[in-house]
Amino acid sequence: MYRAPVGTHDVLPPESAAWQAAVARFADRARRFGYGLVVTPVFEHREVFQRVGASTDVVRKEMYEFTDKGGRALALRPEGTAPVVRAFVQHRPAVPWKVWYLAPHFRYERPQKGRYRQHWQLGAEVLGVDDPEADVEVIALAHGFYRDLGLGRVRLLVNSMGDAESRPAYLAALRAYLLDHAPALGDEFRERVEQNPLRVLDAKTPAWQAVLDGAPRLDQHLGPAARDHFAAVQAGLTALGIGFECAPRLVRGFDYYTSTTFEFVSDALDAAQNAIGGGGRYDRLAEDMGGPPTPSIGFGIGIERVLIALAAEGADAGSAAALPALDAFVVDAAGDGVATVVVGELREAGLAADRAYGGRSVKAQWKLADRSGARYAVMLGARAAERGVVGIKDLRAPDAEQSEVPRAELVAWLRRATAITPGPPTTDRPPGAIT
RNA sequence: GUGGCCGUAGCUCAGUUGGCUAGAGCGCCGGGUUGUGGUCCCGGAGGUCGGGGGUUCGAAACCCCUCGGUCACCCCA
Repeated sequence: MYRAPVGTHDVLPPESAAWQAAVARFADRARRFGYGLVVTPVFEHREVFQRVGASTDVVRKEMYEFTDKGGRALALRPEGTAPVVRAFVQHRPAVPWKVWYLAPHFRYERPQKGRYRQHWQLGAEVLGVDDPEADVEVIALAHGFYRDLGLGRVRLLVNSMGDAESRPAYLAALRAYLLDHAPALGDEFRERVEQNPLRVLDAKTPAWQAVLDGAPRLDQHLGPAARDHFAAVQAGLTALGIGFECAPRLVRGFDYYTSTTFEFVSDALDAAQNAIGGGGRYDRLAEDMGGPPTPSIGFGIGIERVLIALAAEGADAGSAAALPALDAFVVDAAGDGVATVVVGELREAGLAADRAYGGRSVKAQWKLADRSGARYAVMLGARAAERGVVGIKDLRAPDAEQSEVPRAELVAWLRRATAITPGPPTTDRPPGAIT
């Protein structure tokens, strides 16, 4: 028997309803924020991703690389920003370019809870804007998405990586400090410091942490421009009522980040994989790829982790979705082909309708109707047909009597009946939602 | 790449020092109701015991190898 490859997984109904709901809510929110959908290839030339940084684990050891029959060196998308920037540089749309995406991401690593070789990310990017308002906007977009889903135990961490003027001085100070302590902390520590001292900042090793407590702080080495930008971002978030914590050691995984970085963490998840979304500014990436200077910011959200966080909070991921079930299940006791026509009519009228196949017994069809979750069963029988009526029963009412409706009025009747049914909850602000 | 734990029916699991035809619950299919679900009753289908090799009169069980799952480390979504 074949199984999905290591680290990949299938998403099936009914669990896929939560997946679908998350995507739908993000898409709607992105639309309201003025973002258009961008769809880029699943694979790119390897160099596109190598631009995100030679010292990042994603590039060093997690790329799904392959060579095609033409000898081209390609790689499956390990992160979402590089392809979007590549598309921007290639097509040169007018700025600000505001786009969102839904895309599978690939990283060759050992799977565990909340970490997969293929996972899905929702993301948004704003290219060509250096105004801190853009930072605030994309953060608000992500923040609102979590709130839409009813996630409560989410914290927003923000930091500034500094800019071209302030970063080198800080890096020098940090490196000098860390190398002073390197002899006591071993080769791995030293290696990382030499490759990219920033990558040491978020290390979890207690011994390293102790040293880091005395390390020069990023937020105290910001130049005037970077400091003003970061202050404006914080002011904007506050104005929108979005709570956040400054996290001076938040550095994130990619080398391209500059200035603002942020991460959403779920306290309902184990600390190892508690990041349910994150991003930041990448003001020089477009230029690195051969485009014009294009200050930009964006983020990615891992759908699987969001769903795990929802489950961990005990929130009903399905209710966040509340995808409408079937309006009607048609039971065919006549076997004269009318069922095909009736189901067709209902569907064309905008109702959700289904039926059984394979000439099953009436009893079996009723069981299927019940299990389908449909609101109503529509009974087609030969005797009733002679009088021009169909039977209707409310499957959600335990003691419901079956009533009769003229065949000609079936669509109108169901439309009316389902219209008064409470629809999906309009969760403007569910209980426990993050603020 | 390293380490822990785990592989028996579609799912969750039981299976005693190695010993009858490998079981249960749920799910699925059919019947009880010759045209009526959800409750109840009856019946049925479904298993190369992850795979290969070995030990033994005899292996789901013991040994070796292998594949897979899962969790953790590094790091990330």
